[in-house]
Amino acid sequence: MTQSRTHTCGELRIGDVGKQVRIVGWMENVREVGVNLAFVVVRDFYGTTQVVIENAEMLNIVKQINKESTIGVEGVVRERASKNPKLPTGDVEVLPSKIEVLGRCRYGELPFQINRSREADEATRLKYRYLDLRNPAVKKNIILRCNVVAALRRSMTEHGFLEITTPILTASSPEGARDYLVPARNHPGKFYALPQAPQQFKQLLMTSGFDRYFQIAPCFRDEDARADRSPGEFYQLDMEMAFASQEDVFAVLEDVLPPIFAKYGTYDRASAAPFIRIPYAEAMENYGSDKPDLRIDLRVKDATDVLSGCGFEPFAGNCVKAVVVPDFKETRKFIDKICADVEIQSGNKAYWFRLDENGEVVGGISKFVKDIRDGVVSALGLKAGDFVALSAGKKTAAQKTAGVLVKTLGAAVPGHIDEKQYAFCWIVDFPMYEIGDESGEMEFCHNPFSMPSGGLDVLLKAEKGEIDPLTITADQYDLVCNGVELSSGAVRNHDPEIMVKAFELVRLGEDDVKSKFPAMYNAFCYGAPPHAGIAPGIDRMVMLLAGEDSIREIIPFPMNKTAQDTMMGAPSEVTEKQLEELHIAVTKKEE
RNA sequence: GGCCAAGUAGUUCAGUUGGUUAGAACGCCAGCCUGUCACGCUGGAGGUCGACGGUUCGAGCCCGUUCUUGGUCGCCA
Repeated sequence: MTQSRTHTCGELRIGDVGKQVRIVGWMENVREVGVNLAFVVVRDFYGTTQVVIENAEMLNIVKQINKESTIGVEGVVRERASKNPKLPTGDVEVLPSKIEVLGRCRYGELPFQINRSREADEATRLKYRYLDLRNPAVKKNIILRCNVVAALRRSMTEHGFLEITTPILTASSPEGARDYLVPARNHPGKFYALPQAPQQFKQLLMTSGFDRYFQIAPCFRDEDARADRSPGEFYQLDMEMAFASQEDVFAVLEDVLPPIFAKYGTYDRASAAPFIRIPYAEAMENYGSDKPDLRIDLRVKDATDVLSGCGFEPFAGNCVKAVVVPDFKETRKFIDKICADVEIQSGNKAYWFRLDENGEVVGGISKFVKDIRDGVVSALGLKAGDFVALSAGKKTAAQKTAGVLVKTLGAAVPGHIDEKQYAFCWIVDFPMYEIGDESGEMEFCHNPFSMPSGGLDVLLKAEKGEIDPLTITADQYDLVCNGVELSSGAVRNHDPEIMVKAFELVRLGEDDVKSKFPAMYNAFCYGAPPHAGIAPGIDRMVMLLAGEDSIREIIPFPMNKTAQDTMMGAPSEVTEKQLEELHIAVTKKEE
């Protein structure tokens, strides 16, 4: 018995008529249309081919096995009596002389119908992911992912980058997300950590003289999931360049990404270089977000001066932001739905009023706006028929809620989004420091690896009180596409002196730098090149390209929201012997 | 950890004001059908209405608790 084939299920054409062939695959469907006349659909990775059955012997073989069994079919290719123009193989069929059962499907009823698996409950799909993936509509996202990764590798290599793998078992890093820890058998009480990113290794490679590094890098973070954030693990196109500036990094990605997006994306339009640069503060002020969707034409306006004192309780003493939608024709029900959605997404309430066709203030909080109508109209530049959505709170909260309003209204109100494109932008000039919510003290805003803009001088001025440290920006940047944060990067702080100074401003010092990042600090003391890098998220990129809303659709074997793999049963209990070897005490739960 | 939503046949869903034996489509099984391709036609099997408790003469439906799943806020240097 041979398991191989002469042709795949996707390749037979009219020109193959008369050939003796063998095809193999899954028995997708059997259509019995008469006495001893049936059509069997055989599916493999490449497509489907019809097998026609015209005698009782062959029909018996087929009827004795369930759909989704694997079979091998030997026979002759024949032109179909009735062709199907919808199928690439629709002109031909195979008339079998032999049908072999290769792998029997033991179940007549499957957890879901393969070709409709996307409609099934997600928990069921994940438990039977190997069946879910048989669905060509599910499989195609994984194929897309492979193609995109291959294209990225090719392009990065062509740009002179070397792919270097870095350790998976490494040291726990004190900053950032929760680590996944791995107990060290030979070192009781000590742990490896899975890397949250190869950040320190790639910077060490720079100090070793590798000029351009990249890696399709697995990253592990023990944080809660979101629709666009897989729990546990994800992949980044991690890259770093020596003797490079922010613009050098931008130039590489502006060259690498648009062709790949145009080729593999759902839309064939992608921003051309250079991408628009938007300072962080400006993005928050005008888009209410540090990841604006530039396809939407709505903007945030400040309404604090005209509305905070209007007598509406939630506005009193607060920052008020407005999003104006001109020529608004939607219903009250529509508005209520928008406000409810925004509240769910942002955690803050949204308010509204509108100008009717005569320019009168009506609806929502109009009671409080009526008396100051003219001031509001001129401050926001309103016209009759305009709809005004509002948010209020502390500055950041009001901005963020307004940002959700922009996104929600842009998506829901016709004519405000030019959807079929990939609109990239760089968000630049992120603040270096912020006042921490919990501590109330100054902390690093993002990460301590970034170079403060202006270097040591700026830090010294802040230390002397000549400038407010909160106004210091970092040479740090995000790459954003269609409202999705694809990537964070920075020009790194490669100078031990500036590093120590940056730490001193948040009440830390040289000892802290040394103890937190010993390898990097030491390495930088031996002469480090100025360097910069970035790490676009592979999963999110593929998600954008596939036009999917859930990140799980583009991961071969995703975990569920609570970071469980129900198919493999992970996480799982282990034996007491294993735990003893790892020096982990077993505590029985008391009932 | 907080908030919101969902949980009814193998799957996707409907189920009216609380009232007889909980329905449909797809799938599954059987029969019929000689060119189907989402084949068609006839019939059939299939239900602890997530779980527990309560209200009631009576609960899929009302109330409480809880579990699971998804979304979201926190979190994600």
